[in-house]
Amino acid sequence: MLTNMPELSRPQPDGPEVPPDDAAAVNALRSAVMRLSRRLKHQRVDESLSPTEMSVLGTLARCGHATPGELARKEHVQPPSMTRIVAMLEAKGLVRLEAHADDRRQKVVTQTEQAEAMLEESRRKRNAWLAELASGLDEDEWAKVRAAAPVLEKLAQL
Amino acid sequence: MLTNMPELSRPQPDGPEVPPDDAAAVNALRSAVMRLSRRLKHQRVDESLSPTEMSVLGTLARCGHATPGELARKEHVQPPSMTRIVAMLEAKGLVRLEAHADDRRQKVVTQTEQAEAMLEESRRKRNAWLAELASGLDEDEWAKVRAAAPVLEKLAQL
DNA sequence: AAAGGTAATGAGTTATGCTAACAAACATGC
DNA sequence: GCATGTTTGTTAGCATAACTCATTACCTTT
Repeated sequence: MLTNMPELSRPQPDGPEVPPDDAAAVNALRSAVMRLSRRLKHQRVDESLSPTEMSVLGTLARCGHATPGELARKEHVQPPSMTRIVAMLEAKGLVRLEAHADDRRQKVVTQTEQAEAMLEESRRKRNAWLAELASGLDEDEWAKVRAAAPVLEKLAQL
Repeated sequence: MLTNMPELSRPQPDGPEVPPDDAAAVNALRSAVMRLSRRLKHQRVDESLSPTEMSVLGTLARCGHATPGELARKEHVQPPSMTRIVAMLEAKGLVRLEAHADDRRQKVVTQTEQAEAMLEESRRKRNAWLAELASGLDEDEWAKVRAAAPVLEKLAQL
C-alpha cells in the first residue's frame, strides 16, 4: 500500500497535478489535525493556561529566550495576541520580561523555574494521555506516528 | 492504561514510564497539531466557512448522510454546536435537512451538489497548498507524513 | 533634525466553542 | 391507554481566544 512513492521533491512544480495518494493524505491530515487540536484543548495541565500559552512555554524551553515578535511568528499568531499571552504568562510568574540589550523597543521573554516545573508535570500528563491513545494503535501504526512527529513539527514551522 | 500499551518500549525497557522517544514524539505532535490547526484556519476555500464546517462537509462526503447527533460525535463537538453548524450550512445551501424515516425526533443531513462542487475546489486549493509545503520537505520526510496521515485520522477518532 | 519604518501594546470586535434549560418524539412501566 | 422517564435536537446565554485597527515608543536613514 505504501510501496509506491510519487516524486514530490522536484524543485519546480511544473504543474498543479498532485498524485491522488498525496491528495488523500493531505485530506486526512487536515481532518485529523483539526479534530486532534480540539481534543488537545481539553488536555490542559493547568486549566488556566490555554493551548497556545502552553505552546509558547514549550517554544521558550527549546529556544531559551525570544522576543514577543519572534514568538508571534513561531506560533503563527498576530503580535497583539502574543502581547496578551506573554502578559498572562508573566502575571502567573511563568515568564520574565527583560529589556532588549540593543533595541529598547523589543523585550526579551525568558521562562522561570516555575515554568520548568509546570512543563515537567505537563509532560507527565501528556505521556499518560499518550499511553491511553496508544492502546488503540498497534505497534506499526504508532511507529508511523513517531516517525512523522518531527516532520510535522517542521511542517508547522515552514 | 500503561499496561495496555502495545510494545512501545522496544530496545530500552528500563525507561521510567514512557520511553523518552515516545515522550518526545507526543511533545512534537502536540505542538505541531496546534500550530498546524491555526495555519489551516487561514487555508479556507470559502472565507465564510469555518474549519469545523468544512470538516463536517468532508465527513458527509464520506458517510453520505448522518444525523446531527452522529455528526457531533464524529467531530467531537457538543450537540448544540452541531445544531448551529448545520443551520449555518443549510442557510448557505450546502446541506439539506430531511425528516428521519423511523424516528421523527431525528433529522438527516445530506450534502447538496453545491457542496460537492465546493469540496472539489477545496481539494484543488489544498493540493496547491500541499505542493507548496512539500517543496520544504524532502521526499523521505513527506513519505513519513503520508504514511502517518491515516493513523492520525484514526487517532483523532479514538 | 526630520521622516519613515518597526516593535509592542490598547481597545474593540468576531468567531466558535461550551453549559443549562427546554420541547418534541420515542420507549417502557403499570 | 396513559404516565413516566429517556433521547434528540434546539434555544439562550456565556466564556475564551483569536483577530483588526489605531497608538506609542523607539530605531534608522537621509
